[in-house]
Amino acid sequence: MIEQDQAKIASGEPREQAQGSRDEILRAAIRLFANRGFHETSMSEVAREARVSKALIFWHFRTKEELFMAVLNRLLEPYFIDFAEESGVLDEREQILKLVEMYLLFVRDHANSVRFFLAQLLHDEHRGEGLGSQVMQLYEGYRSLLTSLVAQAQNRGLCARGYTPESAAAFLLWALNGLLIEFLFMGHSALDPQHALRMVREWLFGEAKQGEPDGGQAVA
Amino acid sequence: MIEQDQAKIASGEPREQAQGSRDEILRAAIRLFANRGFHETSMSEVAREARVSKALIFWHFRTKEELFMAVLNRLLEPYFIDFAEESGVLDEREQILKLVEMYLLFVRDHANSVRFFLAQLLHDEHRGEGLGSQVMQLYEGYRSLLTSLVAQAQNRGLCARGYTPESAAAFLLWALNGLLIEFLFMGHSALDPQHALRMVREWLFGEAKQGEPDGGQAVA
DNA sequence: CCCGTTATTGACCGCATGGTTAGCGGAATG
DNA sequence: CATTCCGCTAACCATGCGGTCAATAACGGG
Repeated sequence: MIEQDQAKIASGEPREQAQGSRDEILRAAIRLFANRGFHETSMSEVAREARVSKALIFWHFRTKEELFMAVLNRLLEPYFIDFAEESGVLDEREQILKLVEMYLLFVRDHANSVRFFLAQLLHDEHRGEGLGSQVMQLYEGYRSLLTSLVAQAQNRGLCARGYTPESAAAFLLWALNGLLIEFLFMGHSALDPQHALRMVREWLFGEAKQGEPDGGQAVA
Repeated sequence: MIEQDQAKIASGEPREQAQGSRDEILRAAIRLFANRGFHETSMSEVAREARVSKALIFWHFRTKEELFMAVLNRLLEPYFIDFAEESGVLDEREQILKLVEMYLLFVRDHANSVRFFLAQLLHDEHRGEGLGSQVMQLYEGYRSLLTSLVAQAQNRGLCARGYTPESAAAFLLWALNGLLIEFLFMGHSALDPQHALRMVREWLFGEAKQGEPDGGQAVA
């Protein structure tokens, strides 16, 4: 997004060789930033990890912050999942479950970046700015998608109407995020998506627990 | 917990004056650590914020880590809420709701410390050690309390038996933590405990939404 | 009033950090 | 073959860090 620095503007195309090292640096930086944070990672470390001289980093990126921004942008890429595809053939129930599963699988497979973003969002005054707004946008998109799916499902009688779609989606997101932080902090229960999905099915669609005779939501 | 340093051992009681400055330092450190993190906060900053010389800090606390630990211990104090009192007169249903409400109120009223702990737990290699184990212990205590309460409530027929107590408690905790991070990151919806409590009532105890004729968990 | 202990400070040290600079090898281009 | 500019590096620099130390102010007990 804020890529292409001095190389291009000086009328000369960057050679292939340069892109290689730039990439190496970025990857090293990602690795280090991701599990040590910004301030705890030194440029010398990045240089060592990328097997490159420190000066080269400053040739590619003017400052440490610029490198950091580049890392952020690259890390953010896989977050823009295109959900629309393959969702056409499923009914709302399946779509919701799929959406939930994607969330969980993503968290499980990108634990490091997620941890990184969380840390960043946490104690940075820059919230509402750059990174914060991007993540937030992503998050709100997910929420609204979920909300509308629940609304449709309710209209078709696929799921309980006890909650407004907004409440249901919010509740679902709480559960997902709670699961997320439990996973990040305790590694605990390894974030079994199947178990979580089963609970969602039970809760939202009232499906009885398998092997349990007691019908779902009986109340004394 | 690991208080009383060199002052005492040299046969002389610490004077009142010293406790004053020590406290000032601790408070400044809390403020800075809390919204800047450990590595990003320098001892000079702490000194300036506490209006005290840097050397004095090193007289009270041998190292930066020791100051940090002192901060942690002080921050952790309010976390040890004595829940036992006033829980005797309530039935399990009320106890569960009370527990949930306490969690939410605590998060709302100590947002800064919570944010601090979260950040600390996130990218610190010290997990499993000092801070991490303390917080985790607290967390597990809360979970087991919740679990046993749900079990009792189920035995007395106060709430649905669709889930095992463990699952129900876990799900509840997910929701709470999800609510927590939504609160921390988006400030969003200002963490209204009443709304959350209503959802818990509905979910766990099957209470119908007020003003809505549709009986709770109807499924098509 | 003096003395010992406590409380506090300014000046300082070694070190690692983010960042700079001068220059070098080598691929293009003429 | 000479020039030019890109990709890259070793050595360097200023700054700020965590931490130390010697000196001294303040207090309390004899």
